[in-house]
Amino acid sequence: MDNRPFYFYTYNAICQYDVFMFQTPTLREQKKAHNRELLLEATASVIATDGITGASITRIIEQAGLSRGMVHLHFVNKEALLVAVARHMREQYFHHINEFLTTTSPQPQYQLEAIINAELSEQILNRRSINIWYAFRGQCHQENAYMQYADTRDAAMKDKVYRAFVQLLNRPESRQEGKQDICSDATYGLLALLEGMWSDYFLHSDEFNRQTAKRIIFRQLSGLFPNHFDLTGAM
Amino acid sequence: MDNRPFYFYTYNAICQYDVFMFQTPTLREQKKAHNRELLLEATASVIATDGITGASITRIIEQAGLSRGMVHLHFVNKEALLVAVARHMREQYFHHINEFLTTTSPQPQYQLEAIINAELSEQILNRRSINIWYAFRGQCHQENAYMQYADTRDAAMKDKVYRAFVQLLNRPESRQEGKQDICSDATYGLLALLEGMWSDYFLHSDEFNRQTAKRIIFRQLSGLFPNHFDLTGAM
Amino acid sequence: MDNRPFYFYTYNAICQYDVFMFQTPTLREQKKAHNRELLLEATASVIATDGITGASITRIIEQAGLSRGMVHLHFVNKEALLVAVARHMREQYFHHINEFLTTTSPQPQYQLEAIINAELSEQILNRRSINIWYAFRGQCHQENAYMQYADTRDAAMKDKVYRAFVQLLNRPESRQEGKQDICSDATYGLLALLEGMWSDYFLHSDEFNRQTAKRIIFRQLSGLFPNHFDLTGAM
Amino acid sequence: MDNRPFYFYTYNAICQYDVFMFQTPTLREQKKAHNRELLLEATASVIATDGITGASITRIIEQAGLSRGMVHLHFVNKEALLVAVARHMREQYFHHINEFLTTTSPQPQYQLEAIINAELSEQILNRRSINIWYAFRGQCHQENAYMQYADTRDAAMKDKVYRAFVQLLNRPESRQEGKQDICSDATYGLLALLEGMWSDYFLHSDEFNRQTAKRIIFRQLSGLFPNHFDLTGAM
DNA sequence: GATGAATGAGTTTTCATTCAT
DNA sequence: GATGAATGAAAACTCATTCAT
Repeated sequence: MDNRPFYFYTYNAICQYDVFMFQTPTLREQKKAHNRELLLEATASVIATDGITGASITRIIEQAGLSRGMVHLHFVNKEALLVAVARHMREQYFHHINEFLTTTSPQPQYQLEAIINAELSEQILNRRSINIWYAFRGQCHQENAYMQYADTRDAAMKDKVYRAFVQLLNRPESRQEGKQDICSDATYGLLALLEGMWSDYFLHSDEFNRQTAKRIIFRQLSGLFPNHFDLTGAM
Repeated sequence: MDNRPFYFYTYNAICQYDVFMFQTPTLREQKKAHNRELLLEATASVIATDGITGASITRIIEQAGLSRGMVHLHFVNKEALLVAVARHMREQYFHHINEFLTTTSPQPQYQLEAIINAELSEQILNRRSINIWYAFRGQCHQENAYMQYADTRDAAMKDKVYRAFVQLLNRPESRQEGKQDICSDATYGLLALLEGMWSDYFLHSDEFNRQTAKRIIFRQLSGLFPNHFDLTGAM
Repeated sequence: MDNRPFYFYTYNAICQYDVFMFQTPTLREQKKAHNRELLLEATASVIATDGITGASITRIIEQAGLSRGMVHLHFVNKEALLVAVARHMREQYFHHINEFLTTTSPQPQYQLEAIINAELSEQILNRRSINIWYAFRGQCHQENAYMQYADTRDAAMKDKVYRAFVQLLNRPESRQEGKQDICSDATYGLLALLEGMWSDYFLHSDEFNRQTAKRIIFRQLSGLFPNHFDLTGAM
Repeated sequence: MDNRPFYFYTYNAICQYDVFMFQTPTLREQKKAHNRELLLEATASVIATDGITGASITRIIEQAGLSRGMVHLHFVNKEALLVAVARHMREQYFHHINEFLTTTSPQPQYQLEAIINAELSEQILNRRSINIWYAFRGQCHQENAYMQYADTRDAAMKDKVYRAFVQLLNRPESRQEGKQDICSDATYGLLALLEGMWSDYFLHSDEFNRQTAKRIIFRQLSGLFPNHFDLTGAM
């Protein structure tokens, strides 16, 4: 019934499974990845200028310079594309944060300052990004997929800030004192302040000043931890 | 089978033309105003649950129990309805703020506390309202009409808070010291914190606690103004 | 709070419920029903010439001379329109069958002949109708909505034919003899023959002859019931 | 970690160009023919479950486990593939019919019974096949290519049945008596009955019984040719 | 003032087909 | 010969808006 030689199957088995392990991405695969990237960036740009509502596929492909079917080739549908953009933005955000953290001295007060600097930096706090963040937040309702990407100051960030404050006070790292702990309050306070600065930038970007924003935050920090922060650091 | 009096049919015949001829102008106007109100509230509710994107006219009139043409009768178009809703929300917001302010002792620290209480109160900080605020903010791009209503912590509010801080320090009310003034920083800081609390409520309403939020804010205030605020006030 | 006079509500209650009982359909309602009908007929015609595959909304509205949105106004979506067409066709089919039955002498052999005449009549067996029936049958898979409308020789029809045969043989109407009963076999046989004639018409309408078809059926009937049917009746 | 011999990589490098250089022409051709067959069967299966409408290229290649371009490699386009499937089904049908005929005694009544048995057999009358036949018939409109394959009871079949009836009656084979001939009528009648049985199976496969179907047909045959058929043959 | 049938522009999505690899 | 990324025409559907009643 089947009298094909043995090596026929061997060849097929190899072709289908192992071979690709040893191959670098082909030119074709690179191109595909590039197109996907183009789509993500184009969508982000359209959202930034025209909002989620204005982000029609027509606008997106026009911006990307790609063909109509591309969206459904790389993403199942428009919704999935938008979710991918949200994730993309979040990845970029954390990438920038980490860049600031790793290029800064590891002492807690410097790490905290690095976070503040990062959040107020041109890389993170810019018209395009902030518009996109707020656009996605505006789409968050009833636990949809955006929710998990809309939050930048998430658990990991909170933990990082909290540990820094604990280290700063040279305290044993224990949360036994509960959430009423000054470190916990300082953490939530700082994150709330940063959030407020974003909001201020979003709504009044013409009046907004990064230096002033930093000073306002340092003013609060110096109130709580006068031995570790003072206004001169912010100016 | 049908023993309704003759004039009933007459009445119906009239109905087909214009029954409102027999209504007093007030009645007619009342009904109209009522319908307008229904439309505003229905739109707000739909935005709260389904977002701006989900707020189609079909959904809105379904929620309001009104007819399709109603929207264009009371508002020029859907856009105008949405802007009206934004304004409506803003009015309700300031109404609540003022309620808290006028029912509180006029001393500055109490007025500031009243603002904090108001911003964290069930009346202002609730799922429906916050969803709507963030929905509108998500639609703010390129100077459109929403922008002017999306900001709650606006110039008037800033002024109110600033004056309170000035009064608190018993300083002459002058901004000569410029924006580097501690009162100015405290003002921006407090508003940023309040903004951050809203954001925290929006993104993590299950973990959010009004009492804790207030304590966090008071912790910051007591750091800057130890003679005027302490944590006992927040607990 | 609500001080509108009593008759206000009375008026509303009347308007909303009772009034329409006494009104004949308005011109507007008539027009709407007419448009619905146009849509059904246009769809049927398009299916007849271009098949289900060719029945795009564009083709349908072009045929009906109506606007694009009409389909979704009268039917939720295209699928529902197609199902409505199937039901429509079925209704017309049974209407024609009944016309033949009621205008024919009630004796069983005449009623049976009436059914045969009806099934082979121009009203029922014509290019348009048959194409549509076969088109819908082609769409029947996995228990979808078409299934229930695709069958013309259904339970009611079977019962009608079966009763006629029973009456013909002057037998007590009982199915105790089970399905092996000659009347049951004759019923299924006749319906199968009719079905076969439709199929023959569908596939070879150029060669098909109604007279011949009738004779073929009568040939079979006269074999089973020589006392009640003979070939002269079919010629 | 990687101890595969050197020529393995060489082989891969070759793979990228044209591994088939090393395959014997027969092997290559076998594979091609196999893929073609896979495509035909996959398409048939998809049509059986999802109808012609559901038979998109995406579904077909998914079912066949082949690549997207395959369809246009083996067939000019999708339409041609569908026509090929229709022909394929028809070939299988006649193959089955002939199997029944050649394994049966050549006397006319047995040959006729063989046709009936074949048409009602599991090989020919099964969910998959019948769905496909009806799907193709549903696509027959305005003289398209399906038409010539959609008819199973075609001229050749008619001739075969007619000759059997003629032989049965021991008559000289002449059609001089025209279409009014009993043999002609019996032929059309039998084919119509078979058609009707298919239709019954298609629409009511749960109630359908092959044995009963055969009895119903034999009932009709015994009516026309009492000396050659009786019900005992069908039971 | 109120209604809701009708419109058609614009949206997302599907899909056969092409073609560089 | 085989692959699957890319294309864009055409499909179904949504929706704000209009307007006769």
